[in-house]
Formats: sequence, C-alpha cells, structure tokens
Amino acid sequence: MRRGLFGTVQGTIQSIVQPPSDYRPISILPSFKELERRLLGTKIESVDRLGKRVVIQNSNDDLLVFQPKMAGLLVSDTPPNEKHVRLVLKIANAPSEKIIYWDQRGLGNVKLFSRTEMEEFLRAGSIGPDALSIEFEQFYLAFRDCKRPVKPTLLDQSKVAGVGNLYASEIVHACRISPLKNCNELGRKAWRKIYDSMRSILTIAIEHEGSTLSDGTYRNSKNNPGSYQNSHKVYDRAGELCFTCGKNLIERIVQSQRSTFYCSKCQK
DNA sequence: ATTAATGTTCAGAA
DNA sequence: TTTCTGAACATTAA
Repeated sequence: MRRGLFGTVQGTIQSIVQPPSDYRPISILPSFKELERRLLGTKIESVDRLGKRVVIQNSNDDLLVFQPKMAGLLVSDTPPNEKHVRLVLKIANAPSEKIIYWDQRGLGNVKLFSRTEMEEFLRAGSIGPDALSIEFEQFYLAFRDCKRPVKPTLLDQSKVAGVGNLYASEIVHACRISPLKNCNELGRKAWRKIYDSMRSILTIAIEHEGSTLSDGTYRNSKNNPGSYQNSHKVYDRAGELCFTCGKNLIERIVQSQRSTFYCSKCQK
C-alpha cells in the first residue's frame, strides 16, 4: 500500500491542539482530554489506510482513527485554510512536525481505540475487507445475492471498504455494466470484471493522489491537488461525449440520493 | 433569495 | 435480515 508522506512520519507526540473555532466541534471520542492522556509522549509507529479511514498506531498500541467523510483530510504542513482546522498533533523531531486534521464541513470524526476495542470494532462488521486486499471469492460472495442496483451497492462499506461515489461510477463504466443492473442479475464473470476494475481504478487513482473536484476540497498530504480527475471517464461529465462509444452523451441520474454518471449506450 | 449539489455514513424505520 | 430515508455541516453555483 502506498502511504505517501504519512507513511514516513516518525517521532513523539508533543502536544495536541483543538484550535478555537466558530463552528460546532467535531466528534472526538472518548474525549479530547483522553487523547491527551493516552497519546502525549508516545511515539507514532505507523500511519495506514483502512478503507476510507486513516489509522495512526502509537507506541502504547492505541489506534487513533480519523474518518474524514465528505470534506476532511490530513495534511502534514499547510492546510487549505486555518478556519477549518479541527485537530493538530504536534510531533517532536522532523521529518514532519505536525499532523493536521482539516474538515470543511465538520462531518468527520476522530476516535481513539485500544487494540482490543479495534479488534472488537472490526469483528462487528460495519466495515468489510479493504478493496485492495479482498480476494475475489469473498468479494463475489458479498455481492452476488444482493437485490439492489450494483452502483449504490459498491458504496456499502460493510461489503468492501474503500469505494466512494465517483469511483463506483468509474468502475461500472470500465466494465460496460449498467449502474442500474441489480447485483443478483450479474454473473460470476461480470463480478470478476467489476473486481478487476475496482482494483485497477483504485490503484491508479492512488498513484495520481486522488481526484480534486471542481470545489477543490480534496488535497494530498502536502495540500496539493490530486490529478485523477483528469482520468475520469464519466464522473462529472454529464452532457459530454462518452469516450468509449464516441456517440452517446454521458447522463447523470440519482441513485440512493447520490449522483451516478454513465453511458446508457455502452453500459448494459 | 432559495434550492440543490458536494470523494459520507449513521440511526431509525419500513 | 435487508433496504430506504433523513440528518449531521459548510460552501458554492444555479
């Protein structure tokens, strides 16, 4: 797994700061005080991705889990602005001195787990295996009997963790499968295509450091935009020509209250 | 000035 | 059990 700058963060947590804010505070569990009590003076051992979460493990085996949701991100240095900075971990000894949690909408949360609590959480099954580690058989089993349309179901984090809204549209387009097709109407071969496309699209998107959409919210750990938006085949391309068939226009529909983009001519 | 939209997910209800 | 709806929030574009 590619981890970017945060994969190399080392050092001791010197202080934790929750900047004064005009906005409602984000959820910090069990509490800000408890974060200070259990993290100050401990060393950061690793920074990893788990589905859409970022997990920081410290030398006491506690796990600090960031769930940025719609509009949050972690940066090492400069945030997009100061007013939406929600939490800062100051690190003694470079390479990076800080880990900054920035969240424009404040929908995200931060939660501290003991190792036991994390094992319990994973066992409970609200998040499934990561999209880049799950094996095909397990992936197929998770989806094949579901009666819902394929695209919204790919967003179900309990089946597979890590596929977000724009990637779900890109994945089914790459397979030439309609987002409206029900999961249980697709055969094993179709699911194999979806599995392969999910892996390749997410892998390439990570290499491109993600997709920075027109609102500019998403940034990488150095506060630079990603470039995968330039490779989108359907997302945010309503009314534009489909690259695959070259004849039809990309359509936008709403499924489960989320936008879906697809080509009704080449996706069946 | 409203409304709808936004890399999301959670509880609660049908 | 599975699936759907609405809410949490800040900001921008239409």
